[in-house]
Amino acid sequence: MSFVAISQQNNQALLAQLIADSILIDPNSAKGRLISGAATLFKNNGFDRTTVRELAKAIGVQSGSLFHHYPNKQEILKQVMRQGILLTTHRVKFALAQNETIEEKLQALILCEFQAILLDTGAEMSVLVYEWRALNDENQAHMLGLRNEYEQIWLDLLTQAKQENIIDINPNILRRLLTGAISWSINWYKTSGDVTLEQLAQMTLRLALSSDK
Amino acid sequence: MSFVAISQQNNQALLAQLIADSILIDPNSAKGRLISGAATLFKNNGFDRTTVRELAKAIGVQSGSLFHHYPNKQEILKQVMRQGILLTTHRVKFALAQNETIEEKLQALILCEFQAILLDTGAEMSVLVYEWRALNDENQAHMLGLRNEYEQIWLDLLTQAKQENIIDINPNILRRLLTGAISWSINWYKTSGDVTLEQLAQMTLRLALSSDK
Amino acid sequence: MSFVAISQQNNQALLAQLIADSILIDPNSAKGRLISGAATLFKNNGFDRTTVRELAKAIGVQSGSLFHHYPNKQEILKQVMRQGILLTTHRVKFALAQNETIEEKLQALILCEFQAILLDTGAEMSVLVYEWRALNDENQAHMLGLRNEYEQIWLDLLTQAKQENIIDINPNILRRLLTGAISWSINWYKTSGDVTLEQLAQMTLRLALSSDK
Amino acid sequence: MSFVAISQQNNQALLAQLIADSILIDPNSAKGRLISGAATLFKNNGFDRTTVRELAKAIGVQSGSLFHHYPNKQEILKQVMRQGILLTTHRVKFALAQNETIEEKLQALILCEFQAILLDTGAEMSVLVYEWRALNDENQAHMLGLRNEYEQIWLDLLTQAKQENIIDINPNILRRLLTGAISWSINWYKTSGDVTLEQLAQMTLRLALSSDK
DNA sequence: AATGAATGAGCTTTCATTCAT
DNA sequence: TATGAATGAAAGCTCATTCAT
Repeated sequence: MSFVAISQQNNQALLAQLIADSILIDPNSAKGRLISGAATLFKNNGFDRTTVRELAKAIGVQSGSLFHHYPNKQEILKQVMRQGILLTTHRVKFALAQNETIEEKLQALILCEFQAILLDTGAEMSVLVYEWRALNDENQAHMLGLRNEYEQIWLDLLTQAKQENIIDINPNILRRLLTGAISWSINWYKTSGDVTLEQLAQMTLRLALSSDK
Repeated sequence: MSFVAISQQNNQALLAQLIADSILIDPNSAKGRLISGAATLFKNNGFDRTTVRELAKAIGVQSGSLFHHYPNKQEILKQVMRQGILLTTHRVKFALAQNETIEEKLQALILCEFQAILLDTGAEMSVLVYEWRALNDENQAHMLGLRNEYEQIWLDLLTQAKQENIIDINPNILRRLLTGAISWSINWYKTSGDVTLEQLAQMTLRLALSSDK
Repeated sequence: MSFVAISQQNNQALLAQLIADSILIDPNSAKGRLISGAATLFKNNGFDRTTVRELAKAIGVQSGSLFHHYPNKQEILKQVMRQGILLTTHRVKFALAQNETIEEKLQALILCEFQAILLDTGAEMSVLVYEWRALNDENQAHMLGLRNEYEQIWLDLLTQAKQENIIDINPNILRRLLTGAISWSINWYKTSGDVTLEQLAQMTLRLALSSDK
Repeated sequence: MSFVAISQQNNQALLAQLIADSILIDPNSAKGRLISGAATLFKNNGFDRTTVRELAKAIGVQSGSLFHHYPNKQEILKQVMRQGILLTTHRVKFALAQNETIEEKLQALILCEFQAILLDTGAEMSVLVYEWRALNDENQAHMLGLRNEYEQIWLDLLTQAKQENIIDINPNILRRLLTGAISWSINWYKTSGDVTLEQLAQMTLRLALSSDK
């Protein structure tokens, strides 16, 4: 057998399940549309440069109405990030379960992260990465917990890969280099270009693998 | 011969020359101290969350005085970035001239970029990377010119490297992956840790090189 | 015979009569509970600092529901005050009818006013005194009519007392001094303390009486 | 000798001294005019119903300028009250020093309090009395300290008066009745009427004195 | 009657910028 | 050059009120 990506079908089912379990906010609800609109604006203009009036206009309500759903702008930022990291974590766990060898699992992880930042949750993940300093201390602590859970998945796999000589360099450092390499794609990758995400993931995988593989 | 880094001595001489040629602002002048203080604050707190009063306080003047040096806050942001990219570009050119083989030049380039983001110009470069959206359109265009000049150096070298099979993958894509990997180091690398910048650069180089090298 | 206060029994009967005659709102009805809760909140936090949401919460409904009973917040304020002044006026009339001599009537009046501000209608009366400026002009005019009716009772009695040399000073001025002295008790008198309302009323009476009595 | 009130001349000198000692804010400074204007508006309309825009307009500046002098609206309220209580305390001390017998001192105290609430500091004292609940907890604690100092002057004198049978009733209770009687004058006394403040003070004194005096 | 999402005017406060000194 | 009081537009947020359900 060989590398298996998450099918569109499975992706949808996973999303539906997470909404049903109240882990994610339904993107069709008022709250969900707010979060989704906020993610896009925060990504494009930055959290501070996005006013609540712009936010309200973008989703077609009055500015006061936002505060009916969330007590303040900061909470909206937090929820945007939460949505991003939670969905990504669940997708990654699902993808790992679908693959067998360490190399295939690594490829799955890389692809998932590219997808997370470049496809539907892209805005949320971008905000998570680039607006971190806009979070207040309390919310940073909260999000750090969720991020650590996600990072642990990576570190466990990379540590295993190192033991089996699939990768050369220190897992911690490799993970950090990959984090940067992948998340930066938000600044240049165009879905309409001539490189598919699968190809991009494979190239990135090749960088990570031992030279004597 | 083998890889040569820029010596402390040469670095200082280069800096002095650039100041003498009015390419860079003298960091000991009032303007220079302002830019340097602004870079640190913008890096730590973000451009929008830094007030001109904080800026003024950090360099020991009253807020009104800033506007005798720069017409507005946006111009200060621009100059911070300008300082960062100009110095980095000149250091890279200097480093390339000091090395002979393509592999050594590539190592020099990677090291220079890590140094740029992690050592003395770190604040400026960090601002360049993370506060790009805070630039207005006109200034983005201006800075893009300077960035392109710098990027061309990378692309020229990577293109050559590809022709000689020193690297495997598309130079454009490789450059982008490396940009992310290196710039992200600002978020985790500690100078006081047990990995030197030289080691970090070498690890990164190894990722980039062809697996059959 | 000597001074007679209103008995608990008579007080209850009077209240029941006033409700039956639709002069007062039944405190057990929805409207009545609203007014009573509002009085307490307005007294403790002030009219402006009390939100309709707090008001609604205090009586266990949603904020929108308040407006089925009263058209706006201002009207609630007016009704709170109305309840207070109406009940006090009727109690005073009743108390006067129960006493014979001018001095006893005066004592009854003073005690009634202390009771009005310190016992069950205390919140309403306190609001009447301290939130007067929160009334709009129209409602001030309305309430002034009710207040004047009440004040006339005082002035009639004090005028008589002056003619009979029971008091020394100008009835108008004395009434004003007494109004302040009595209403201020809301800020310090504790029912649990060692001075009863009857004692307090008697002390106040002694202040008012001619020094040669 | 007999009762001596504070002369206009002494009053001015005292005020000048307090400003020179930085105990009071100079009413001719920007800060002073702000406080004075705020006192009037807070008295007439209430703290909550006075907007900072109104406040700014009343003293002829833009709303933002207020925050150049005071960090927030609450601080303005505090300073208004502070001005009132500090000046009153100093005036009372001065007046006591000018009189000899207890009865004269008592008269001086009563007159001072009427003056404080009805003349130039009237607005500040009125705010102190009627906007107490608008103070936040921290500021209430601060003001309580200043109020207690003032109240102690009253209690000391009344205690002495009681020992010498100049007054009949418990000093604490008498003080409270007088506080109410005097402060209520803000709601009815007209300087243009036919009762002078001196007469009003004397009438009030007579109420307070023992009936066998 | 009751709900609660939505409104939108208006609030306090912030802050880059100006300018008389 | 430097100051710092003043500006005024715009920010985040509040809240009485409305109204479809």
